[in-house]
Amino acid sequence: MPKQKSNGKNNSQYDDLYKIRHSAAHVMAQAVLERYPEAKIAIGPPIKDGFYYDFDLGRNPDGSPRTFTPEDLEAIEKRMRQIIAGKHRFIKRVISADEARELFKDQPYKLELIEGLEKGGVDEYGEPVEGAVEISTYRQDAFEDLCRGPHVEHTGQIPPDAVKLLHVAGAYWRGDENRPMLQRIYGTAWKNKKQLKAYLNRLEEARKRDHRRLGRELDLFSTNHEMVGGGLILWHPKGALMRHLAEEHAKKMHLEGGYEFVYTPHIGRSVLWETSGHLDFYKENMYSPIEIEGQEYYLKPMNCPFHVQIYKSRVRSYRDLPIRFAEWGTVYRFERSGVLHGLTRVRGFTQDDAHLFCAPEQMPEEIDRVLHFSISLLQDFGFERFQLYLSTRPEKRVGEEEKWDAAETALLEALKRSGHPFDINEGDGAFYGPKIDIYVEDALERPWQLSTIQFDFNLPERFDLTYVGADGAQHRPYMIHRALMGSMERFFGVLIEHFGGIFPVWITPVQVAVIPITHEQNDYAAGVAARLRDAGLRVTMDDSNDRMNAKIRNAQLQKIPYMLVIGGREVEQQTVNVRLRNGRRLGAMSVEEFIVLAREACEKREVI
RNA sequence: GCCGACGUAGCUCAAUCGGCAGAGCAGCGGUUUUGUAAACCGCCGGUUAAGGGUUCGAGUCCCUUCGUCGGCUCCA
Repeated sequence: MPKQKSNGKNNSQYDDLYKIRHSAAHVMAQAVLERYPEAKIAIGPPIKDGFYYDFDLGRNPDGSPRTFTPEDLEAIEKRMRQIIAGKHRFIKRVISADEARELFKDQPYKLELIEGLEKGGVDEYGEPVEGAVEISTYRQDAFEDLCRGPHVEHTGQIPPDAVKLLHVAGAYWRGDENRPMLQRIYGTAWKNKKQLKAYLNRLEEARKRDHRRLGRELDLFSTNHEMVGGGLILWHPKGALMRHLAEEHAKKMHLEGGYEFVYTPHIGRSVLWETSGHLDFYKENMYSPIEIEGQEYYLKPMNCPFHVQIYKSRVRSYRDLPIRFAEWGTVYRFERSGVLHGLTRVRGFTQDDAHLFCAPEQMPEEIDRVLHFSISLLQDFGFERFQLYLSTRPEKRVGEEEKWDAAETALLEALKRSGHPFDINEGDGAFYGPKIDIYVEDALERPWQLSTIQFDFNLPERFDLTYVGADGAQHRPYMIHRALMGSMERFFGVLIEHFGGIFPVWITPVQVAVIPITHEQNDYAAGVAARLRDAGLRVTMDDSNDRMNAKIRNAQLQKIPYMLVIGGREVEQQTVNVRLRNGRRLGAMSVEEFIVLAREACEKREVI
């Protein structure tokens, strides 16, 4: 995963919002110090949508860390508005390291930052900077903070009605879980009240689209921590149907793309995982072994060793290559309890996994193919914006330099040819090979990692994979590990949030609700439903005692794309009256006309 | 795992200072037959997450455990 630029200065380095947020953070720190004079202050950068500041409030008499209360937040926010109203100037001062140490002698975290600044090379947030580092402070009112700036001219330029403190969270100093946990206050700040309101609306919109909420409302999936366990997903019929439709499509694409499907077991002997290196490098993410007849078996966290064994089951010739083994492989990985989240972070999941084995000269084309395949598959599901990342060789790595050179070049060239924007994360590759990650941007412009395409120089060596070349000699194949949707669970979480439950017609679990107005029309309506089912549409027939209005409401809440209202007039004219879930009414048409309409929406993968 | 907030019916939420566990929706039974987002009546539904403690009395206060949520860390 690419490192999120935490200070939000990627594009608009020192724009107005940056200054407002950065200044708001200082004002908040002042307010906190006034309330808790003994508090130690850490860092307070602007971030995407706002800012935060980390504090160490010391300990309670009983030794537990002192924390902020909701009342604190209110009082701090109130005091911030007073400071803002004071129109205090932000005054910059460039000082020496010794002066800084004297100024912040009671602030141990600042002293540590000064230490780093003096050494140079990194800024106060620990990010690399070029050239010598100048130590500076900014003061507003009676509060002076170690800071490189920039800030607004005076506190009055922070719009008081566009600032809001959001919540408190624990955060480790310097992001290191072995160091003290600080109290972080998150806030948001904008140029004006309207922007703040729009942001809060966006949060509310995101809340409504939360896949955990929609999963329950649309009856797609559930979890049951008491009886089943955390991070383990129960797919309900409607969710399972959607997954089936998605898999059906993706599997067809894989077959057309030259992949061969394999099935492999969920457990394997310890020697397999010793050989693959998983027990050396991945053990903390694997579950305890199961003992069978004195042998230890491990639940698989990955499918690769099994695919490698299939490769090794016979002598491979260069004529066989490339070999592309694909499997919807269910894997289990231990995740710490605090990180589990709905469908997007789970302990058991099914990857659309595949492993490509090819000769060196075939490698560039394989990369091109898999990159195109991935983007085009994601486009089929309605994703339109992609951000690609190339992760290059890390310091600790296996494999020969020539292989890294060739693989990185192939990945880079393929990225350039793809026409999609990409960034390079130097040194962020796995120890066993470089990789491309594909992020999709959802309807709320949030990035989600789905695809990953990874070289593997490790397993071919460890398992001594070979093929016989045209020269009759043994050669080592290249191996590429790839998952396009990533995992079915995560993919569905993202899909649900992207569409907010308003799915494209082809994949939506119930496409049509047939709604007779009175019992008089039940027979005709049942006939219509049967004809639609014969035409391959997924239909529900609402012959309950509810009024038509209630039937429509229920269909709307289930986000069913088409509602066919049938009253006396429709029976008489042998038609259906079509209402779309967006409220549009298409009026009366024949059943045949409707079938053509709905089929077209499926073929074109329309949302309607 | 760590910090914080929280945990009451399937869902959303009430319950004054520690004093009879309640409502809407959903479900079930009936009545109603209605023209584009909620008809009406009735019934069912609870070990207040679990366990312990304080108290005449605990949903409410205290402790432990589990879980959820927001972050942090992690996501070879």
